[in-house]
Amino acid sequence: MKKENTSQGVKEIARRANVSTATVDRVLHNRTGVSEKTKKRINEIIKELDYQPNLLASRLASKKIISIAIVIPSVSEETDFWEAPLRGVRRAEAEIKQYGVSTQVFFFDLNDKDSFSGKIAEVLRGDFQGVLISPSYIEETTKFAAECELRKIPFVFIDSNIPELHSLSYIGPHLFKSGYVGAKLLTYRLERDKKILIINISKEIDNFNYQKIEEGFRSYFQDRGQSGEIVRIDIRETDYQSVARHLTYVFHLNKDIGAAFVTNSRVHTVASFLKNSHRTHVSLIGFDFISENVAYLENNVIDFLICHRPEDQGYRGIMALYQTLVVNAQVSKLSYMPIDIVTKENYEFYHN
Amino acid sequence: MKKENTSQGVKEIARRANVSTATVDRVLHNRTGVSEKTKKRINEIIKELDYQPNLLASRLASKKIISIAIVIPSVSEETDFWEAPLRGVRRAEAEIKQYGVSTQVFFFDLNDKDSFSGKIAEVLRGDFQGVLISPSYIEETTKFAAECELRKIPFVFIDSNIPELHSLSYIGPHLFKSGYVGAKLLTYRLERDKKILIINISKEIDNFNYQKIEEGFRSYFQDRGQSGEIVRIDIRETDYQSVARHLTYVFHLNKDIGAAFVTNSRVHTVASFLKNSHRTHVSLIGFDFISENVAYLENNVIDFLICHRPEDQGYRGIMALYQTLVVNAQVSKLSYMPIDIVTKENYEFYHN
DNA sequence: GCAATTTACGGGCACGTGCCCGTAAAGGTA
DNA sequence: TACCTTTACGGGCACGTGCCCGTAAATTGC
Repeated sequence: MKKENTSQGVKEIARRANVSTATVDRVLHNRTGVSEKTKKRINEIIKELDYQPNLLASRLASKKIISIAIVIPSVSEETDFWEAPLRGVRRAEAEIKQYGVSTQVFFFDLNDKDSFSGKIAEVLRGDFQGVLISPSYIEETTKFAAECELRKIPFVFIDSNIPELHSLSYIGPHLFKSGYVGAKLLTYRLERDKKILIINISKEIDNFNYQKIEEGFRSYFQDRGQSGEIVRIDIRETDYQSVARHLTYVFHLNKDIGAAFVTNSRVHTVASFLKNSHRTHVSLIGFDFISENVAYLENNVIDFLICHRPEDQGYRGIMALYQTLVVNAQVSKLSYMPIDIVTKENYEFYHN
Repeated sequence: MKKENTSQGVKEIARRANVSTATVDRVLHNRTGVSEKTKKRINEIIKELDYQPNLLASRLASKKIISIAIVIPSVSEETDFWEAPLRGVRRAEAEIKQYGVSTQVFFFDLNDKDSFSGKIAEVLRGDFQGVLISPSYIEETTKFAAECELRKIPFVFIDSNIPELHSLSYIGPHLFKSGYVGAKLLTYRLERDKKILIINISKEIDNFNYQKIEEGFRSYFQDRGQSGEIVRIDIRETDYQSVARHLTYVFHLNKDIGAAFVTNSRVHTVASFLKNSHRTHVSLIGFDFISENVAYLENNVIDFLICHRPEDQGYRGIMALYQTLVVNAQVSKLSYMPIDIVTKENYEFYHN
């Protein structure tokens, strides 16, 4: 019921080394003002005792506040996907606020590259010790990463990754495998000799993410030696009218499409089209647990949603920075999220 | 970069109330020795300031250690399922050890009611402020819960629930819906007019858990007006030989079984049987991400595993007790885990 | 009315760490 | 030698809370 009473921590080290706690403190934070000799002696004792600083006392005594910037897309009419990571960020924040961590969120417009540039510039102008960012634009992110590296500011990528940049960590899906799983699920309701349609709806052109998903998707069929015809279409406008126009055309050209795979969360737009054009026999699969999609899941228009625990991504992203900046612990560089399969039957229990 | 310098907390309350911090402290911990008048005055100020105690300082100053008992089945040769919740418990422990929380795990033998009774008696003999328990035996758990209530010790159920008892929280699956999802998945590969076999392998007789799963399973078919024949079998021995014997008999009687649904994690035993008897055309679904099952998932013998984030269950269980005992916060009484669908294609990313 | 007890409160140390400030000693410059 | 700078360290307060101990004041008993 009582804690053991052995004197602990810095004091004990100081006692053994015949120095004051201030000197030990200097060694621990490798500040100047300690002779090599005593420094070595103290370090040995630290190792010997396997000293772990008391975070409680440390954070209590310290007046430093650690600020983390979060750069993510704003919730748009098109998608409320980023609500979930934001919830995770808030949850993490509430947990570690006590330790003197504060966060500031910068929302950019996913359809506007300039707003992204603007926000990262704003972050760099501010005084942040860590950054959690969704690297939506490669070129801009690359510049940003270089600047962070220069200033020794750790940054974490969530939801999509740019492996070449030295992020502290990537937290998000394994895209290739997600596509692979999507293909597997598609085959369940797919009738023989029917065509498969891959739909990519996105304003961005350099979407290497979707490529990886598509590769995974196709590789499933290659692995099984199945080579039913796969049609693909890129749609560069995200509004319903444009999507419907393109799809009408594709379905006109290909009468025997049995299944459609949408490479991102805009599957609800396709679902809407399928429903309106009475094509609900087409098996439909897409990504992300957003309310519009869930509605069509409920309707049986969407068969499966593939999800990557967006809330957890936000939570883990902040926690990774916390581990690095406060606890001074290692974090794994690559943290792939589970590929969750959400259906009409289990969605009500899906957390986020 | 610096924390604001406004004097905070107990001191500020004391200053405003014209009393010492000790008196405020007495009110906060409603100890005796404060007149009604000042008590009221202080409470008003506390409310006004919306005072939140600083956990860091509180835990640092306090010498009290909070002990939590965990009562779960040991990992047996039959299943390593409980490894995962234990990992979650350990993870939570590591996180909150700093706050003076210690845990002690009591393993019982899932096939031995007496070992369960023995362990809960041991817990009651010890000095624990909270209990996380898998309520495997109803009668014994009921007695235990009564005793806990008497002593005002909060207890949390994980993995299975006994709703009548006043647990602080239940953390685990919604069994009915899990069965429902199982049925949905089973239909994907099921050919028309084939029979479905429900297999229940368990030594325990009063397994109301399995009943709920089976109800959910059957209700899926009822909802859809499908009434393909469903055969069920109870097997009271868990070793392979016994299971194989029973199954041989059932498959002999029913030549046209197209799918099998196992109501718990022993699906690997059935998988083994199906493989050995060259019946892998039978669609097979069961529960839990344990290594034996994953092996058969990899083999294509098991089609789907339904999982309930066992590691998370352990983690959340401890955290619920921590919230109650240390933070003094509310926790939700019912915390259903997601019904995760695990396949050959996505299992490698499943966290636990 | 006086001693004994109880009530109601304040003073102040402790928890382990961070960090400011002071200072003796060593070294450098004229 | 006198004065200044640098190095190497110790003293000690602060963070916000818990809680022991001491003590006036109020209450009780006779």
